[in-house]
Amino acid sequence: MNFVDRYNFKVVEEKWQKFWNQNKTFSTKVDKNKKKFYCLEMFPYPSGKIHMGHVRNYTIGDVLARYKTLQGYNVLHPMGWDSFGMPAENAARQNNLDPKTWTESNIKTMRSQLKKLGLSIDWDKEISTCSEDYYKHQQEFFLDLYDKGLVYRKENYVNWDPVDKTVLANEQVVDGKGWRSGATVERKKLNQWFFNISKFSEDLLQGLDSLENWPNKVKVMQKNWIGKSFGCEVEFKIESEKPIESIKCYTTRPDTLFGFSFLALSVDHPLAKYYEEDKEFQKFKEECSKTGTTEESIASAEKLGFKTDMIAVNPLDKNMKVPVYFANFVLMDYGLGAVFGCPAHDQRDLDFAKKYNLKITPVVKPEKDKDFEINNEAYTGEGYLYNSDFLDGLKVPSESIIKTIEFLEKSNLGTRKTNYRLKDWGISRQRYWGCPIPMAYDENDQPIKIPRDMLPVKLPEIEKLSNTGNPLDSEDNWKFFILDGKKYRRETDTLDTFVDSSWYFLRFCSPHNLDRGFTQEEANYWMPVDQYIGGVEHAILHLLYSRFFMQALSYKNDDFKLKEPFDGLFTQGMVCHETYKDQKNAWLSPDEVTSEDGKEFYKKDNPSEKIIVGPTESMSKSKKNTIDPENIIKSYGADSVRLFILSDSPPEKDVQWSDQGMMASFKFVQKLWTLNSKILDKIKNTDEKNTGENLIKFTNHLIYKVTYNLEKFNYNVIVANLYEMYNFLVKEIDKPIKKEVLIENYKKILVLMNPFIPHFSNECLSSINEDQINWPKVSKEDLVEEEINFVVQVNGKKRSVIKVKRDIIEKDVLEKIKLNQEIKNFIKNQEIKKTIFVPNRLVNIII
RNA sequence: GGGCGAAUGGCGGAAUUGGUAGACGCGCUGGUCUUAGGAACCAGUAUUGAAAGAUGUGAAGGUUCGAGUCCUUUUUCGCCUACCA
Repeated sequence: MNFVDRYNFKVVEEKWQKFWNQNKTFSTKVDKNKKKFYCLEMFPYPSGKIHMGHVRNYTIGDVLARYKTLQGYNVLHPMGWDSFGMPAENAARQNNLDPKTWTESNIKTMRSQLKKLGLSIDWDKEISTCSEDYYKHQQEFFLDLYDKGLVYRKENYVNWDPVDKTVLANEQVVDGKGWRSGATVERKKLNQWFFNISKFSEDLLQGLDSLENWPNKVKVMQKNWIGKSFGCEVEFKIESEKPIESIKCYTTRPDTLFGFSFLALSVDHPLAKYYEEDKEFQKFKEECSKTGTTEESIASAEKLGFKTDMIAVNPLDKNMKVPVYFANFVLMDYGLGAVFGCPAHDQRDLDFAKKYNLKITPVVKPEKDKDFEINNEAYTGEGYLYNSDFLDGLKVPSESIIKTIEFLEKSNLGTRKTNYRLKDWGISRQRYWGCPIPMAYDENDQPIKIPRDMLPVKLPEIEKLSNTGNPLDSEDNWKFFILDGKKYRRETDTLDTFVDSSWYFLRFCSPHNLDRGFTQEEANYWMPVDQYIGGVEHAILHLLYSRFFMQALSYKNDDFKLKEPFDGLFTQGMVCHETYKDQKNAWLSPDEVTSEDGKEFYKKDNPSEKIIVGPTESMSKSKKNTIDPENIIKSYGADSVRLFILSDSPPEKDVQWSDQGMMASFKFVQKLWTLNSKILDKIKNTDEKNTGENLIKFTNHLIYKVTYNLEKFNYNVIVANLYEMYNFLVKEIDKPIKKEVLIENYKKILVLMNPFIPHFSNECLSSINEDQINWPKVSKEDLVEEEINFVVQVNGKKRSVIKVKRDIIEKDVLEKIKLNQEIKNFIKNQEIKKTIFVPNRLVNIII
């Protein structure tokens, strides 16, 4: 290979990026004559530099955006920054600077890194959630929601993260720990603002059914999170010396009421107030709070109870009286914080009953006429009621539950109830670097809205962030203000940053609009997002909040009726790498290790020290198994990186970073360039006539395959298709081909490559003077091969492949086979019992 | 405990949706060449067998002319979720 022939990706990629930038190639606006396509990847948090996860996410999205553009769609493909949040605040404290400065500098770095990837982004639409132009509108939406009664304030127990010193929503507590800090979450009573997301529980659940282009996995996760159940609230009369008349329980199994053997309350139940003086109860309550939150401790936690003086009466049988306990397994968060215990048909109740020697009465048996008893396992299956007085014989669960509820309702002993696990969304955060909540309090501590003409409520500039508590709380100049002669105190909490990301996709429709967050015209044109692409880690949090936000904006609003923000969702896998540790058990980055054979690894700066190679895990700073995209792009070029990140695994699965794989993609682009030179030579020098059938057929088939695989997100298969294309073309180019045929088909092939390696493709296209490019169409006629490979099976096993004319009929195939020695050997002289003929595919001969 | 998904060569993974299993890439083996490079090119590479052939998609059954693909049972792994009444 001649040195001059080498593909200089650096020059070419810079050239095209400059071209796209100067020509605003990817800038879009509403055009009602064109079909729109809104392609959106989850916008990044500006943490410092981009990582391989970003490269994968944005490459997947970019391939789609470029493909849709080539198909003639009006494509909206924007980028922005989820730029409020804790890390900025922490970094600011550490380095003694302003969160804004830190954030903006990160954005600058990451923007330039993303641009080097050659993404087809309309950079004129760039937004940043920490800018006043953005959060002004957010404050307005907050007031809109407040006016619709979807925002309220209440004091209750909250999940308190002692490290981040802030409140967390239920969804943000993972295994009892803060989702970001990892600190064990404490319980604390605080006054908080809430979005009434639970009002939309049913709509959010129902809406899932309409999302056909979402992964089922994500829909199931949201469904479980919303946690709908159908049951009954039952009222139990209480006999006690205390002034307690009755206790209500929520149950999904009222049909097992005759198996009632105790009633259990959460230690946080309102009635606990009557026992708070009791030393024994205090001890018990403390014991409960000690129960760990790890998987094992929950699974193995012993059922504990505190027996009260209360006696509960079974509403179905006044003579059935059972003790009332406080129990450690009853949660105040779910239902009514009280459960009726039926040990025979609930494992927890059985464990509890055994421990405290309570009565165990089975009321469901699997078979009507057989005896049944309960030992160590509760029976939760289907069957028939017995030991249940007038309910005996009812089929469980189909008719037993509804019949029991009907009876309870008729007798005023209970009411049917649909229950949801989804709780309202607590949105107050005791942080500085977030969107100020546009509320204030008067001298009587009554909340008032900040008048809309005073928006945005801007964050004050703070020279030095305090180390404890909420920084805004100590900013007296900002905190207090006078309005109409009255003194007010501002709300000093800021909004959960998940609010910022709950409507940014709407802002992209009208990024520069001043008076509202978006215009009806633009939102109605662009929304919903046709394809949303991001990590599955947002399956519940971000995606549920965004769906809620759309519901909330549509609620009591005649102008805006969109309910689902994301029509299609694609969740991509993570980028993984081997992990390395030295002899002292310290993590090492891939840069710090070296290997001759790929099996034994040694430390670079100490070649005698052997490295322990650990399992392949998703890239993370803490394990040091990261690869810096910037270095990789510098060494190999954006096209090669894009190609590699798509090549080794299906996009929805994890992909393993491999240096050899990266190298292979790099070499492939180089080889394509060499091929390109050959083709250009051929175009100049060829004068063959009427040849090129092979190329036409091949290209046509390639268009079919690449298009099909693009629609199905099989990007890794397309990379393989492109390798096949190279292997074919590199041989074919030595044969005679008519000039026009070569140009026309090569052009189509270059367009097929365009979404994947756009710089290379554009460079080659311009060298054959093509700048107006469209996605090529498949010619259905040419897909049909005249001569096909036809499989001959004997007793279902492939024995031979013969070449036949297309649409050959069975009789002719059988004629041919008679002459085929291979097949004759298998059939010998045996009688053919039957033949199965699949047109244009195979024949199966049964002997 | 509950839910979802996966299992195919040494590795990552294909398979027109019930019809030629292993495309394509990595790795490996042999060879060619020389401007010794991050080379390039050619041939080979599921197992077994000298060959014909036989076997082969986690395991065991089943449906079918035909199963990686559908059904039943089972094992292992991954992810999510959890005292949810």
